[in-house]
Amino acid sequence: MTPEIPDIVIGRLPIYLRELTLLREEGYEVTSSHELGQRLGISSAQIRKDLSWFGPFGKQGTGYAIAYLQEQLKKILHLDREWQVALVGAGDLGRALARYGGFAHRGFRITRIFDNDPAKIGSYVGNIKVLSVRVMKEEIERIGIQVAMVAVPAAAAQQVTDALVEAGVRAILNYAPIVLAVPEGVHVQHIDPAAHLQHMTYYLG
Amino acid sequence: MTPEIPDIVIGRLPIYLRELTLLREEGYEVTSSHELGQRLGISSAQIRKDLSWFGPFGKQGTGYAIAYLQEQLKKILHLDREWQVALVGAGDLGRALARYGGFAHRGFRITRIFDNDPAKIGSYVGNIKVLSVRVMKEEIERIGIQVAMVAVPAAAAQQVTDALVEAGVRAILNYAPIVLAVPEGVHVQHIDPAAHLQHMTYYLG
DNA sequence: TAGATTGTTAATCGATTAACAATC
DNA sequence: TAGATTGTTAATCGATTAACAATC
Repeated sequence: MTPEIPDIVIGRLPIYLRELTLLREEGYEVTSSHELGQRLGISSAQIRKDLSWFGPFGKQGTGYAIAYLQEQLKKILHLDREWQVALVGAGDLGRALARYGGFAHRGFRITRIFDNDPAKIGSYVGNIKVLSVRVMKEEIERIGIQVAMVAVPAAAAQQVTDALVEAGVRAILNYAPIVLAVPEGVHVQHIDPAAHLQHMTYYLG
Repeated sequence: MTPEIPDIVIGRLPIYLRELTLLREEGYEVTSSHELGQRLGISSAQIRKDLSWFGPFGKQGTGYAIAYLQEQLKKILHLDREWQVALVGAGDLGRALARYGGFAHRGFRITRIFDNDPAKIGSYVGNIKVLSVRVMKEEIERIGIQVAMVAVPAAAAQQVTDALVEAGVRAILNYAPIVLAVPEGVHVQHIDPAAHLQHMTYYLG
């Protein structure tokens, strides 16, 4: 049996990957756990320990070949393919997410947008037509979409989630300010900007 | 000297607060660490331990008076006042953040928006006029704004951050996909949706 | 009173760091 | 070779959980 890799370790891999991409854009070809740690504000020991869960990727004396480590991390995170993403909610937030350019380079493409507002259904966000949530299950099943983003009001979020799970979605990025209940095997990450702000105001007089 | 309260504990307080607000909206007046834990997917022991850093808020046998605990958590997080927030970047994301209704109830109000694009400067997002970053320092200093959100491209984010810090900002919510360097005493929280998605795809076949 | 739940202590569990042999 | 840096082990540190006396 594979050793159980801590979830907190998995959560840092995308951060490492992001910084490696940046380093490469800056023209570097090799880096070290020390350099990476400096840039990320993480100890070099932690980086080496995290990576060692997955294999030896570096070379004593020289460090890590950036392109190679990048490629390996992408494989580990299953980013050696593009994930289609369903977006539910075509309000301000949903539309901003749909237009956001930051997903494409990082393995994700929003290909379907759903809403329940007749005024929005049929409209376009970029070149994607907003579809009715009534056809959501059918569409998601047909295409085999496994990743979704929920950008609907809190009151609708659980219901939408249930429908997504029903349709076969296994990873949900939740922007609604409530904790979603999902069955075993379905993953949820929560983005709550106000909570982050509140975390910081603790430290302000 | 006050005992050093772990940052990870502080980070959970906004989550507790959010759930308490929800419970109250649902008509409850009293809750327990068990009920709260159930709803949040956190152990009741952890909730009691976290709260005990700040004082006894409950009553044996009955639990917590929601309104009271809410009020106390707000005080602890310095949410017994409204924080003005400066937003830098009036692109799709910035505009969505400015229009987002979720900040108002939770202690924050975006009152200034800055951009460096002449095409955007002078335009309105809701009823807020987009100002030039050239007047940013002056404006932020004058009003005494301490909290900011950065929604500019990665390439500009560090420069913008330096200017914000220079102007006296002490808490920054960063939407750019880079790690920001800030001096001691300035707080940064990072929102990186792609990283969250990548975290989850690890678990998808 | 009997039942329920807190606040807190001690035990456990897990994550981070320090240190260093191996080796490029 | 000498210097640098990895991968890994053991030590440390910190966070979570279990348990229960206190008490509403």
